[in-house]
Formats: sequence, structure tokens, C-alpha cells
Amino acid sequence: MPKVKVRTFSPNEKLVEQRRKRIAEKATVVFLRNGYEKTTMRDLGKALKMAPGSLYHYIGYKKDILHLIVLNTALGSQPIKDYVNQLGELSSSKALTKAMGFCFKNADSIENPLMLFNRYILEFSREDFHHLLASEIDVTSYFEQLIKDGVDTGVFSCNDPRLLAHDILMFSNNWALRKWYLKKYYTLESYTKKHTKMVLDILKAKDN
Amino acid sequence: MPKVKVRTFSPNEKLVEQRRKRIAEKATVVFLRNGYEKTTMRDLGKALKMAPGSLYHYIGYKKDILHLIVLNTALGSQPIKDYVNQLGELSSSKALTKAMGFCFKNADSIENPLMLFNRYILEFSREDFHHLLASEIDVTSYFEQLIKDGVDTGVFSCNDPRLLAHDILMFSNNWALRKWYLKKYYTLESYTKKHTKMVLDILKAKDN
Amino acid sequence: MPKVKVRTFSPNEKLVEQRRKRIAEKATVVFLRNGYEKTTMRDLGKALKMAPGSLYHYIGYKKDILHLIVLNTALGSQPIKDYVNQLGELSSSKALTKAMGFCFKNADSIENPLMLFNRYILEFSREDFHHLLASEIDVTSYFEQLIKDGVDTGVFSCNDPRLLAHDILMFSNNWALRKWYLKKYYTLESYTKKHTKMVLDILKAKDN
Amino acid sequence: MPKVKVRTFSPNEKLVEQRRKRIAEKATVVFLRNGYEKTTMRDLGKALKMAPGSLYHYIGYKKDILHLIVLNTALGSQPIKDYVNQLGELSSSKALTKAMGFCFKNADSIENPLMLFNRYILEFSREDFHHLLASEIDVTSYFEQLIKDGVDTGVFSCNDPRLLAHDILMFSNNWALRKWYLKKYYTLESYTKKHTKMVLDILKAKDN
DNA sequence: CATGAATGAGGTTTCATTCAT
DNA sequence: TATGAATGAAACCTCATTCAT
Repeated sequence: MPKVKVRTFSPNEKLVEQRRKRIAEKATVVFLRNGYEKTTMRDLGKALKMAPGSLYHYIGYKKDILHLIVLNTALGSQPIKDYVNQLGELSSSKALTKAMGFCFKNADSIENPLMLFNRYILEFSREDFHHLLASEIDVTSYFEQLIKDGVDTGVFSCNDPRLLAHDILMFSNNWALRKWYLKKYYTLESYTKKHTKMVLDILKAKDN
Repeated sequence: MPKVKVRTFSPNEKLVEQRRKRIAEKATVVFLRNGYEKTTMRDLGKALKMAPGSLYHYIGYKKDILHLIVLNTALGSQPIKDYVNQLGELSSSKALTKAMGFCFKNADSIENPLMLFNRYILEFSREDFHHLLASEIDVTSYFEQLIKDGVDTGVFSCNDPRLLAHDILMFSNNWALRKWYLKKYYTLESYTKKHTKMVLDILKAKDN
Repeated sequence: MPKVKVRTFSPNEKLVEQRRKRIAEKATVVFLRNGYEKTTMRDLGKALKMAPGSLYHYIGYKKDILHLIVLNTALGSQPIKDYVNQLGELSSSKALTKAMGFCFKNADSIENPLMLFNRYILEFSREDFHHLLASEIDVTSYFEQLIKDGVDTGVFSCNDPRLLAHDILMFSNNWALRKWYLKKYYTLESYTKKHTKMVLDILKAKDN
Repeated sequence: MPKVKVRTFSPNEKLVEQRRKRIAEKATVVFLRNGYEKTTMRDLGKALKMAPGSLYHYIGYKKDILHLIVLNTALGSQPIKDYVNQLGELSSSKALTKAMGFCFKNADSIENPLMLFNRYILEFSREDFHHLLASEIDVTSYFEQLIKDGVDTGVFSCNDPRLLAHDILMFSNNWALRKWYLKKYYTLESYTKKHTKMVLDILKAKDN
């Protein structure tokens, strides 16, 4: 988690935290709808029922809001890691299935931030960019490990676990980024189930 | 093909065409590097060695440049369509393999415009947006048909050709959009080959 | 009274009113001296000791300033109407004399806006143009009625009251528009008195 | 007639003269319709079927066109002077009537330039402005003389010939400047006749 | 003589940010 | 703490003018 300081004029940490959360949440939506550059601080203020000047009690610069959104979004790899670790003694197929389900559901729940990150990669600070990238790589590495475990136990057949892990994450991202299109034909559940099956087919999984 | 008029002050159609091509090509790169909003017309002019005013002989507004980029990019579905139609009597597996190869190679060749479209979808005009979307849908429909043909002849097994076709296009797009990352591990050829294999595995293809 | 909305960013209506009045007044003078088109917003800002951006808190566009000037100027026909109505039982000659005096004095007091309207008629919005025109026609109609009353009672002789009424208004406008020249020879009082006499001569007024 | 040099690149005086006349005539109309500042050299060129660059073979600067219009317009006082001088032995009333007819007809024929001068007084060069002013004063002086002659011979009664002369010119100008309104009710002839009668009434003319 | 491509200064307008209240 | 008036830099875009062809 990148720890970049964002200027504040308030000594009341609780209040700052709380206001920043509100700002990040609303900004995610507003930026997505109208674009980051086209959204003025006045617009954002109006959406938050705050005067533009008040925003600056909780942030230093407009750019900081993007950082707040990153901080505010559970896209760290930690939840997936915890989830995978807690899967315990499940068979590889079951574990992979569960992990994919968790991952897809998570993507669904942070749909807006994900779209924002995809669109405004350039605007994010170096630190945030690397944080986002590292998270992604972490997540793929958990899937990679799950696949490798299956291969080791002879349940899966795969000669490039890294690539498949990467594609699993892409499936998950696509759900979030292209939901506006996909939801015409699929639900999160059906989309997840079908892709899980695909992955298991690719792995020629011997059990389920 | 969207036919929106872009203002010009020049009566010399040839010259207009030529200048617009130059503008679109350079703009694609510059917008990608610095962002569309952050790129000033002066910046773009400088990159093109043109005075800012001169740009406006060939376009009406900054937004028009995005349109020019769409016009200038071979992302129509036509090439794929032609290619698929000309495949002729190949077996389904071969045909699908070839089509994917063509599609991935095409994506590779329009990497920059693809990244731009992905990033600035919101900025494009309604017409251009619908054009881009329609192209995408067209392309998936060709893959869908190839898959269905294979299913009909008993070579493939697949109960959701549309989704798989969609995913093939995603694999292709991902190559273009994430090349900066993928190229550390893959070449276009190896990336294509591995994904072709994945798709054939999913289809449980009976020949190759 | 044209009721066209002019954009403002301030919620403080009192302040908006006040600033707009200042802007309209100064702009009248500056536009007259330097021309509307030649006056830049920066110039106007400087004359008002405001930053150019500050102007735009109270107006939407440069054109709006012309509208503000119309709103800010007492050129409605109402004052004349009220004045004429209140003249009561005066003889026609007396009434006409008083009305002309009032009208000329009014023109004198709005000399600058009158010059501006005369010069920039084309720049005004359709609404403002029609408002200005309607005011003028209203005013002439009051004079026309005064003349007709005199004719009806046999005091005046006139076979085209409308034209004479029109000319009375022209005399009044001319004072404002050509004061720079006329004031070399006349005062408002002498100019008014002489023209009143002319009009009464034309009407062959039988009393005074 | 002000003799300010206007730059030209052509040694062919005849051609220059001819082109300038065309330019002045078209510009009068176009400037009146669209405004001087809002008319671009390209617009004017298009109206003249000339390239913008070609205009600059016959003028030095856009402003010069206004000067060309002044040169091209018969608003000098000379024609009136000649006309008045040639009136000869007519009675004062007859002479004044004829002179007014001539003056009003002249105003009618240069309606467009007159409107332009009225609107763009500020844009004209010092020289042109003084020329226009001097012309006006000249014209009034001829009328003033006619009136004085009538007074001297006891035909007219008037204690401020200068003012009446001024008003006669205003009647004439008004016809040109407000023709768009007046022509709903009057023709040049009826307008002239009615105002001639007014003037003679004011003068209590003893004959006609 | 005619053209129109090119220029770049300068205009209008926007908006992140500051700061007095 | 909250407000919103004020700022001014900088963006987009226009257009008079030049000059190579």
C-alpha cells in the first residue's frame, strides 16, 4: 500500500479519513461518468454538497483524489491471498474454482475503480502505478501457484501456468471493464462458471 | 464507416488527406504518451512541426483528431471478414488457427490506436463509438461462425460459441493493450500459438 | 423586459446584481470609447480592477454584457407612459410640451447606452433587439396619442400624427447621439425648447 | 476628399481602381450584414470570388477597405453644392423644396454606406472621420443659407436657421438609417413631401 | 496576376487553487 | 471548519497577413 502523504489542514484525523472516503467514492463515479479532466472541482464539490474550497481541507491537489481512490479500493492482493490460504485441503480443481469465484466477485464489486484505473493509468502517480501493477502480479502469482500445485499432483496439465494465471485475471478484469456489454448475455455467476469450466478444460483437469 | 464531416479551409483534397494522415499518426503516439487532455494543440503542433493555427486548416476542433484516428485505423472488420472468407476448404481447426493468427497480428499492428480507443472511449463521438463497437461485434461474429461450423461438423465441442469468440478477441486485444508487460515473456508468435492451443483445448478439437 | 438567463457561479444574488451593475456601467463607457469588438475582456477587467476570470463569475459570455447593459438602462417606455398619464387635465399643447421635455431629459440621462444601442444594434440578441424596438414604438405611440387628442379637440392640425411622433423621438435621440456636436451651440434646455416650438408650429397649435 | 495612400502591389492603375471599386461595393454590403469585425478576409474574398491573398494586391490592410468605401461613396457635399448653385432664380420655398428632394434622394441612394458610417464611426481613420464630419457641416451650411435667404427676403420666419438646417439633414439621414422601419409606412416620395411641408410650416413660408 | 498554405499573436473562456471572512 | 470570491495561467481557436508557387 503506497504511503504518500496527502496534504490536509485538519488535525482531526477521524474527520479527514471520513471525508476522504466520501470524496473518493463520489469522485470514482463522477470521474467515470464525466471524465477526470472534464470534472471540475466545482462539479465534484456540487456532487458532494461541499464548496470547492472545502475540498482543499482534505486534499492538496486534484490529482490526490486519484490516489485516495486507490487507497480506498480493495484491490490489494491481500484479500485474495488470505482467501487462497484459507482454502486449505481442497482439491486443486475445487481450490481453483473457489479462487476464481472470489476473484471474479471481487472484480465485480470494484467495477468502477477498475474502470477508472484502466482509463487513467497515465494520471496515477508512479507509486500508485507500481502499487497497482504489483497487486496484479501478486494475484496472478497465487493463481500460478494453484495451477502449479495441480500440475505437481498430476491433476492438471499445463506448460505455461504463468500465462494461464494471467488470462484468468484478464477474464476477471474483462467482467468489470466490459460489464456494460457482457451483462446483456451473462450474469456474474454464469460468466464465472463458464470461464471456470474453460480454464479446467485447458488444464484437462482430472477431477472436480 | 462513420462519415462525419471535419471542417477544412483547404480546397486541395489530396493535401487535406495527406496532412490529416500525418496528424492522426503523430497524434496517436503523442496522445498515448501524454494523454489526450494533457496534450495541447501547441504540443501536437510542435511534434508535427506545424504552427498551431495550421492544424486548424485541416480540422475543426481538437476532438476531430480522435475521429481522424478512427478513420485512419484499419480496425474495420472487413479485413478479417475477407481473410476468413478466403480460407475456403480448410478444416475447422486450421481455419480457426489461421483466423486467430490473422486477428492477433492485426491487433499487434494497430497496437497504438487500440490502446487509445481503450483509454479514451468516452471522448469519442457517438458515431465513432458505435462504429468501434460494431466492428468488434462483427469480428466476434466471424469467430463465432467458425466455431459453430466446427461444432456442426462434430469437430468442436462448445456450448457457448459467442462467449468463446468474445474471449478470443479479448486475447487479441490484451496482446495489444498489455504488450508492454507480455513482451517480457512472449513474442507475438508464442503468445498466439499458446492461445490457439488453449482455444482448441476448450473446444476439445478432434483434429488439427 | 427581456428575461434571458445569464450564467453566474455565485449563489449570492445581491452580490451578482451589484457586480453586474458595475460591469454594465463601466462596459458602456469602455465599449463606446474603444468599440465592443476591440475591447478585450482583459481591458474591461482592467478598467473594473477585476481579473478577467472574475468577470466570468457574473456573466457567461462577452455578449451577455450587452444584455446586462440593456437590463441596466431605463429605456423602457414605462416612465414616459406614467409621466404622460399623470399629466391629467393639461391642455394639449402644455401636455405635449411637458412630455417632450421629459422625453428629451430622459434621453440626455441615458446618452451613453443610447449611443451604444445605436451603434451595436446588430450585436444584440434577437430578444434585446425586439425589446429595444418595442420600447421605441411604445414611446412614439404615446406622443401619437397626445397629438391625436389635440387634433380631436381642434387645437392641433396634423394629418400624419404617427410620423410627427416618430420625428419627436428622433429629435430626442439626436440630442443623445449627437450631443458631442450639438452641445457646442445648445443646452438640453434650449434644444428642447426650440424643438418644442417647431413641433407646435408644425401642428399650428392654437394655444399654449 | 482625403487622399490617404493605400498600398498596392499592382502598377496597373486602371485595374487597381476597378478592383477596389468592386471590393468597396461588396464590402459595404457584407460588412453591413455581418459586421465589420465579424467579416473575415476569407469571407470577403469568398463573396468576391477572390482568394484572400489576392485582396492584398489591392489594399494594404483590412482597415483600408473602410477608407475605400468612403472614397467610393458620393457623400461629399459637392453634389449638393452644385445642385443648390444651379437652382438659380427660384423662390426660396421652391429652392428649399428642391434641395431637400435632392438631399433625401441622395441619402436613399447611399443608404448602405450611410448605415456603415453610422455604425463604424470609431473604425474610420481620423482623416476619414473629419472628412465625413466636414461634409455634413457643409451640407447643413447650404441649407442654412437657403433658409437665411428666405428670411432675408421675408418669405421665411426662423430665428435659428442652423438648427433647422441640421434637422433637415437628420430627416434625410433618418430615411436612410431607419428605412427598414419607415418603408412600412412611407415611400421616399411621401416621406420627402411630408417633411418638406413640416419644414415650410416651421418657417411659416409665405409662398410655395 | 492569382492562389491558398502557413504563420503566430492574441482573443475568449476555463478552472485549479488560495485566502479572507 | 466551511465558504465562495478572486485570481491568473493557460487552453482552444481565429484570422489578418505573408509569401512561395
